[in-house]
Amino acid sequence: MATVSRVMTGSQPVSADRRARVLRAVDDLDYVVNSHARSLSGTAIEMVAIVLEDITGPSFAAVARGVEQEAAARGRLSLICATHGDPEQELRMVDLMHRQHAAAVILVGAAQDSEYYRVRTARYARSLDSVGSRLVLCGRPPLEEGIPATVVEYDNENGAFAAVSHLLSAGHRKILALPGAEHYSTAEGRLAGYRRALEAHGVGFDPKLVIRGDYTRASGEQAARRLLAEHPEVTAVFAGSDEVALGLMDVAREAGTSLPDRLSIVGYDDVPAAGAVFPKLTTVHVPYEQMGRTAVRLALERFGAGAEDRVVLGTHLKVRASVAAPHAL
Amino acid sequence: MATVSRVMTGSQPVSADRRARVLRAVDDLDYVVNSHARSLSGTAIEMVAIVLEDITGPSFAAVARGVEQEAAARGRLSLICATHGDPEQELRMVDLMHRQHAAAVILVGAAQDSEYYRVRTARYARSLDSVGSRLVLCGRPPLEEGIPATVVEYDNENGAFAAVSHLLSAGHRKILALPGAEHYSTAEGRLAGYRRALEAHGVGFDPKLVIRGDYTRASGEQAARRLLAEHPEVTAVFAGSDEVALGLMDVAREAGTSLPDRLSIVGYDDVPAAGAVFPKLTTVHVPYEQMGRTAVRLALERFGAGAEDRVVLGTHLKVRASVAAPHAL
DNA sequence: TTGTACGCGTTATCAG
DNA sequence: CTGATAACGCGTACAA
Repeated sequence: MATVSRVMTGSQPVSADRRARVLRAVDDLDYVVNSHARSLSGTAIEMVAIVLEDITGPSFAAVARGVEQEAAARGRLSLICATHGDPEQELRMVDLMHRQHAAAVILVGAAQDSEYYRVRTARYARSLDSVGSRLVLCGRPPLEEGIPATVVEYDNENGAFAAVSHLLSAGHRKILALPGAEHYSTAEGRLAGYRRALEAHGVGFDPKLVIRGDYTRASGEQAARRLLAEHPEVTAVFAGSDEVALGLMDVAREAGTSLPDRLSIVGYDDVPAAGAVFPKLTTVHVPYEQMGRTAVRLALERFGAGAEDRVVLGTHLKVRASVAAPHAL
Repeated sequence: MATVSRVMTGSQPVSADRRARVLRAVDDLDYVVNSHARSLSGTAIEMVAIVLEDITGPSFAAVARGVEQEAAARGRLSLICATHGDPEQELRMVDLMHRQHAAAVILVGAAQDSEYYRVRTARYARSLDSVGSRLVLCGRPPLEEGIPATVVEYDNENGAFAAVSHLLSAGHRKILALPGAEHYSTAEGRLAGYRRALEAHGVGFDPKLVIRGDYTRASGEQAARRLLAEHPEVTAVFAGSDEVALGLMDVAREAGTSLPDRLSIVGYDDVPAAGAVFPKLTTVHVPYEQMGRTAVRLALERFGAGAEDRVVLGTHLKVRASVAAPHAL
């Protein structure tokens, strides 16, 4: 038995003769190592788990891809779990990963920052930590100092700043903002960038030009209808997500609005579809794939000397064709 | 120990008193069941593994989502592995799943049907079968009778037939076909549907109107350039994938072709982006998510009486706005 | 270089 | 209902 183990793992020298005999037996018997037994005995190829809302969301998929790549490069498997937006399900998943002794559990996607969120997430962090797993928050509100968790964020505010500055530089002054739902860290960051850009260009902030909603296409469609009905003065829109921008473009065009001449639009996320629509959507590029890779790297390398446990990745504007100078009214 | 096990699993009655004491200890000690040990001892919550080329492909993601949903509904975890198109990597992944004693290993995505493919895949099937795992082929060429594998396909040919018939009914006669690469089962099926539709409408088949390529956007762009340069007589295109259609639309529009007046287009797959472009793309809907769910269901229920091991799901045309009557030349 | 014996954490079995 | 004990399959000290 021990010799077989040594042949399979290559951990210790085995004579050529023995090795050959073992390999032949392995072949004859269709012998396969049992990963569970191996994990149990300590020499684990622990997996990396990623928990997200829905695999089909392009940004989630991009993060998942980064995670998968980096994990594979380090010889680990990736477990993907979808919560479909249910916090109960999230809890169950984290628990499941806990039992699996995952090396890292990566939580992806915006979350409402609340007392409840912080308490619940801190509990995840501590219980995972107690079995050697690392909790990674990807694009989520960070926890307080001292909680054993790694945070990978991106610069929501500066991305929004760049996007809105771009509109302002083109000459727009009445810019509708659709930053996303209240209390979400991403939405608040994007709104802050919007306000800061207005300020930097000496344009007053008008709360009436902020419409709340989520990041779905339906939300963009709804905003478009309000825009058409209530805000004839608006010449440009800063959308909190590409989905919102796409929904808005669709409804606006149906209503006969010519794009981008009559209405300029910038999105957020730079999903693949942004380059496929007409006009191609100018949007804020978020390095989702890199976030996934970074999450795995930080979680797995946290024993080195300068172990980082918080990273903020940069965002930048991807200029395409959905912004033009404002048309004289 | 035994009592703890009974409390945790609820497998046998335990007195209220004992149960309370166990639960308190569990809480005190942050005790978590070890899944690997549980698997080892026999009572396994075996996982379901899905092997695909790339998570960010919308159709792959849809299948993955179906798999994930159905697996979760049956209390099992999903393991996702990407091969990035490397057959070596695929082999490694299947092997890994084998070691994990996955309940099912689901291979997704088109593959070239060759002797090599059949031999390799049959080997997968048999070795997985020997440890009780089931190999499922999703949208891949089926193997011969007697190989222990489950096949979930969709009706490539009839989808193509419907799409091309739609173009013919609109009055088009010179229809360019971009069915996909040679020897791929999906591409051959789509091409067969194209030919059958022409025949049904009494239109001759012209091999010059078939351009080979893969299912990428770049391939669509390239085809568009050839179309513009070499085939002024063509009034409609049957694209083998939505990506191809999107690339084609993009280049055609850049060249000043008005869509759909001057050029009608139908795609294949019905990815989310198909509903977001302008004009909205008429395309063949493929039930990707349902394929994923079906794959899991068949793999896990194969012990019942009428155990199916081959299913062909239907496809249908999703009519949107990218087809118009041919413009007089 | 090879073989023996133990422990990893759980469940099933069997005796109480 | 409860507790002790034997698997499950592997890696690994330790002894040979």
